[in-house]
Amino acid sequence: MDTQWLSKDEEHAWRAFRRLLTALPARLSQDLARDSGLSPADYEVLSTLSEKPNRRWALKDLAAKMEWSRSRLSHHAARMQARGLIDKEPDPQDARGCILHLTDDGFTVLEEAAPHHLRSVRARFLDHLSPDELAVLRKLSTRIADLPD
Amino acid sequence: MDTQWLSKDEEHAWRAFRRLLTALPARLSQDLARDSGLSPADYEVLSTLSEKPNRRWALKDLAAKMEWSRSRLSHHAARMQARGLIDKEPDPQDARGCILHLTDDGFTVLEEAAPHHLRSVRARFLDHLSPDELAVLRKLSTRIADLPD
DNA sequence: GAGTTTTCAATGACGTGTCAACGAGTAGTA
DNA sequence: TACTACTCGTTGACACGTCATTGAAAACTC
Repeated sequence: MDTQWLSKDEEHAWRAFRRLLTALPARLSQDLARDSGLSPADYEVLSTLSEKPNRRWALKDLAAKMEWSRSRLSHHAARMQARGLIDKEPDPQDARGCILHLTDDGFTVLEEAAPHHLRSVRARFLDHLSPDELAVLRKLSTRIADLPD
Repeated sequence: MDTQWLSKDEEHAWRAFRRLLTALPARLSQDLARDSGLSPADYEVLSTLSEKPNRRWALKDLAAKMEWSRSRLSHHAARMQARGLIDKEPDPQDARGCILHLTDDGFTVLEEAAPHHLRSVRARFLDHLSPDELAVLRKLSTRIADLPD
């Protein structure tokens, strides 16, 4: 129905890629949950926070960096705070603002999760690509992701 | 944090591909919602149902075909039924079963959605790939999606 | 045929993401 | 200074997907 005006090649490629688009994130998510009790969203928040030397990031800046809505991050941060992975602090520069801070527990969880996650990304993805394929994929991904919304 | 044991090439490719993995489905979903008031899940159910000559499919078979859990499809079908897009009928072959049926309204919605969706897939994806890239992407997508879970 | 096991769809609880609305604080402007 | 406009994070309603459980019906086993 949705493919009647695609060429055979386009149709097959699009179908195959759609399968990848659903299967790969699902598998990585499963691995992450099983190995570390984290969701991909949890992992992204933890790892992005850990990039800052003081493990702190203003909510709005973290949201912008991750390309999340502030609402989404606010919801998610509340849940992660309840689990002790992060803290919230008032922003001294802006009374409206909110600083998110990676707790020691959160950092430990991340440290233990990272090597498993890396193995997972390799086993389910990177290990099955040739250097050429990796280069093509990177180029095309950048081009398409960089298109305007 | 999660990339310290990836080569530079792997890291860049993985980062770029991850952006694609989130950006592309989000854009297609936005287009679909704006143009037709459908979610990608709605669209998949409608278009898969429309493939059968009688527009009917047992819930368990449809779920298997789409690689959804029966629970997910049961929830989603209930919401789509409330909107008049599909019907539910008892299965004459199996009293436990349930047949999903694409209504005339649902078919009309799909018919009007399809060309918009196709344009969207082209504009946000296919139009920006060379035939070679498309071939590489298809091959690698199939290989990785076909890995065991 | 009776009893057990499996399969089917539905359901409720929960975590998640989006959207619109909100109150509070800041910035820009007259 | 006062007025306006914008930005900040939060909240509530809703759609969505997962998981575990349930009751009913089939399939299997003896």
